[in-house]
Amino acid sequence: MLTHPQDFAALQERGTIRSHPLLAARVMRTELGITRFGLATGRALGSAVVRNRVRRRLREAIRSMQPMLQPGWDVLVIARPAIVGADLGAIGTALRRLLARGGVLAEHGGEMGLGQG
RNA sequence: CGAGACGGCCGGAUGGCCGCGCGCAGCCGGGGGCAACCCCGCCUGCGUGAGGAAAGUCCGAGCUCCCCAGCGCAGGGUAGUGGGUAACACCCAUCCGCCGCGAGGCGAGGACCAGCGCCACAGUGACGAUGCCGGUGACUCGUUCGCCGGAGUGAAACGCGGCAAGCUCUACCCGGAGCAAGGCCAAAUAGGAGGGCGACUCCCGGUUCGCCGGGAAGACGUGCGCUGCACAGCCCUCGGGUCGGCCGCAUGAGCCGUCGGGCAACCGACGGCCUCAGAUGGAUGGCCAUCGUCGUGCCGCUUCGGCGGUGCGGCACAGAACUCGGCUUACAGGCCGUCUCGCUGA
RNA sequence: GCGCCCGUAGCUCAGCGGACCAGAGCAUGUGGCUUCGGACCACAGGGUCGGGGGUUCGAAUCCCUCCGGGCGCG
Repeated sequence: MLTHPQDFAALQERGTIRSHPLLAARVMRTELGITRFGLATGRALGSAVVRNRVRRRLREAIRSMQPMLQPGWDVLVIARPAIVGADLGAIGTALRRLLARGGVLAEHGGEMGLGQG
């Protein structure tokens, strides 16, 4: 998990934006050997209960696709209001599509990830 | 049986697999130390992990820092009376007023002969008004004055009324900020304070061993100026402080029981308990099974009140962030107790 | 964690205890004018004054409490 505000600021400035009706993501290549995630659940989503539920489902989705991740990425996952009613399956599908397009997932994105390093 | 009032309580249960925060224990790895040992990481096991409102942040406190000579003014708040409490705008009792057939409910309920202000419409007349009607008396006989009575209007009247959740007065209370408080450890860069150097070398003589006197060579980073000071520069030390980390940070006006005091709120004594989490981009989640419960479809039975089986869908309001005491608001469904009214039966 | 402001017609806003007080402009509708349209003129519809409770004879206005929206500070 991303913790420092500087990491979030760096993603805001230099991250590549991928979007989906349920989610948006900012993706950035790093020199670290691990892939880290940050979650953004704004107040527009709803009450604290709703925001916590969304965040837990996102964490569960990330956990389930842990083995397929490429190392060396920072990802900021931004929840959009339409995600509130979505179950874990729909969130997982959306997240997988975004990460594949960003090159973070091993299945699709291996070839374009190394070019810019 | 129906309708209702008040008080209290619960707010899904059990199990399986995967996962998360914290605590303890163990193993492994790394680092520090002479050592005892300490620190960090990983894994395993055990334990533990949201609420009655954790919410809104409307009051009151604890705690911490700042200011702290004392008092007053200003500003804010509270308001029958008595009690409870650490304190309160909370709670209890009671008086009064209003609402309800009742059980009960609601009430910021001090003072307008200290002052100022405001009283629409209606009404002859509305704030200290000559102006209405009737009766009666007086005389300088009038649109006069005095006395008695009066329906209607209106929240209020022929009366020096009403309103202070109008200004105000009275009594009492209130210093400011808030755990991002505050404390400790402590990079890089910049800046601050103090100290040292701020010329060096050589020769001779003296010495109380700190230096002093004379000479030579050479020439000051800058200014004055002449051999000292200031500044620049370099070095050392110190403290403040940012990133980051640690503490604060969970045993507390605590919970449960018995007895006693009190109408009660509550208080006291004794005994027992740690069951009440502790994150810091913020842990309690994902999938599933059975049961419970609510709604509904179908089938069967029925004494037409329902019962059994099966399928589907749902199970609220809501998420700790320094900690307590209250208030307010949200909430599927359910349980217990006391009481009131109505109908019926004995 | 603190502090402040706003909510009135579809929209932008007046109204600061009294029913000639619920209004103005824009917008909407109808009619007129015009060959038609625009502009203009006339008329009309439209509001639980964000919700609830209280004070008062009387509340959009005063007080309390919720709801929604916005802003600022650390």
